Amino acid sequence: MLAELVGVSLSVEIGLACYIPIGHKEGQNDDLFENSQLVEGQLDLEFVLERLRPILEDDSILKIGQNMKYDAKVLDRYGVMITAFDDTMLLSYALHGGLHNHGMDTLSQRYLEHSPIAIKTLIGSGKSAITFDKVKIDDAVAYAAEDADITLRLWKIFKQKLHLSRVTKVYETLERPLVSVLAQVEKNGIKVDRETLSRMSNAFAQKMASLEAEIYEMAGDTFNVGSPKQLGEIMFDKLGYEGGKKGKNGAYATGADILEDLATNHDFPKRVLDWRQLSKLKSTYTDALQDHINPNTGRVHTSYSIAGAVTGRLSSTEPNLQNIPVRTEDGRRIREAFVAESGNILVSLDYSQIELRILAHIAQIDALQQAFHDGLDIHAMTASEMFNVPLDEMTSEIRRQAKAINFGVIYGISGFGLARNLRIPRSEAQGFIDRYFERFPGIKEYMDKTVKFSKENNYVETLFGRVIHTPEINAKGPMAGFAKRAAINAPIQGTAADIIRRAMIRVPDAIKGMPAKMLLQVHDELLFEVKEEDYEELIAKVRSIMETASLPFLKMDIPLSVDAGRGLNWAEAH
DNA sequence: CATCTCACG
DNA sequence: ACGTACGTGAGATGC
Repeated sequence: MLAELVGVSLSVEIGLACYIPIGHKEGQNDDLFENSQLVEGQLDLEFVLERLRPILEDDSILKIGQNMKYDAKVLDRYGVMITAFDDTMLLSYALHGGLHNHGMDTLSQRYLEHSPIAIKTLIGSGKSAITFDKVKIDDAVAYAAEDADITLRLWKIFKQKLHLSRVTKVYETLERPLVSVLAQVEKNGIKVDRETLSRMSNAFAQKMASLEAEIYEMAGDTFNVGSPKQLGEIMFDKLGYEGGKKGKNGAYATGADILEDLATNHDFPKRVLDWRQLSKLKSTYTDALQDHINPNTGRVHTSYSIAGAVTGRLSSTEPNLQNIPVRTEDGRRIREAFVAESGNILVSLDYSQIELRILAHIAQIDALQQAFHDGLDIHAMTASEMFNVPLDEMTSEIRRQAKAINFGVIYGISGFGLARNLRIPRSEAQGFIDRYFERFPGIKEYMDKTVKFSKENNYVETLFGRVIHTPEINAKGPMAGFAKRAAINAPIQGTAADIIRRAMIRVPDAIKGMPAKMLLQVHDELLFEVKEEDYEELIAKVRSIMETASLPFLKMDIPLSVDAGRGLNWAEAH
């Protein structure tokens, strides 16, 4: 959203590539003055754009790039709309889902056995790093032309592989069409009110200061509350709390679960927990978010990574807008700073229990499917089945335990994990799991079948055919359990990711002509901004798209259900 | 730069 | 006997 075009590299033939320098500068900048000027001998920006435009905008000419969303966004700011493209990053992701890195350097080493010139050698790193416009043109030529050459070479390899593969449809209907959709979402951004964040920041700082005073008083000493090392020494050495456990590097563990256990007998860890929560909210959200408000738009523009998560989910960076607090009251209030433009409101639509619905579909669990058809409270239903409690006698405690089991099942349940989550003895947790599998034998069959498939094929797949490789599945030793659970979880989480991708791809057409913008995706939620008077129409249209998003490729046995909310800010809309 | 911690689905 | 719930990103600490 802020980058300026410095140059363009192109290749139409392997081993032959060029670089067009446009915006290279020389001279030093200081804090107050822009003293640098354009280097001589470059081509004029307008001249280059107007000669490239007929190619970039011609949908009968295929353009190839690595991470085309980036190029599309930059070119869009110069009024050029790129069409008809392939993306080597997304080809790699479709072909080799489950692997962790689809960056160009990794791909070049993996498939071309060639280490490209590292960007670090041109711009340095850390605080002293320079921007690319200050790189000498000769160095830029070598780096950028190589970049174009490698991309073309990778494309030839991947395109061939894709035609021989089973993931052509995934690439063409789930990955590539998302590029322009997400580019638009990122460009839209969301309005964030700096004053609201600033006020909250000050309030958090005050509360933290008073907690610190209490903490020092109780400890009989001052120390850095934010240092787990120092905190552990205070609690377990100075104050003499029982049960301090040191990790491999000799430091006491002081995570929230440990502090919560200690808090039953002591006030000190309670104060530390409160301080930690405020510290997190302040540093990560109310302070850091302000630095991400774009000076030109007054909005925050996240960047989505299409090929970042192994399961097919998106991830969100700079800033991460997929982990804005919601679970605690103090945290949730941060969403009040995410506001609608005047005359508009925010609309949130989210899938209800999508992963459990997918599990019920994949594993063919009649009781679960019936419950979703009937619109029942699925956790209460599970609890009723497992503990033989009628629905009208259900207690929140029994329901809570059943809910934890339902989540556990999606994660590839283990006695240890469930015990830790519910804070019950492991034997009791194992008893719950045994009873659950007895009542829903289809779930156990699904899990065993999935692990077996993964071991035989070294991959698992989503209902859309997204392939998620599982290279660790046949490893022996302590990692075996991780790989099994990941293999069980991947088709469920991945199918949910596929479904919302399908929905997002259909949104632009559905809201065409409406005064509405898609602003955010948070895994099972889409957030929109729309003129006040049109919100009902928007909800109807988007809900319909989301609920039918699996069609025509996938006919679900159970309905997908979408909840909607609206308000002047994200806290109200959610 | 690794580690710990914690925010989300 | 050991050590684990699945998937992410970011800030602070401390080497």
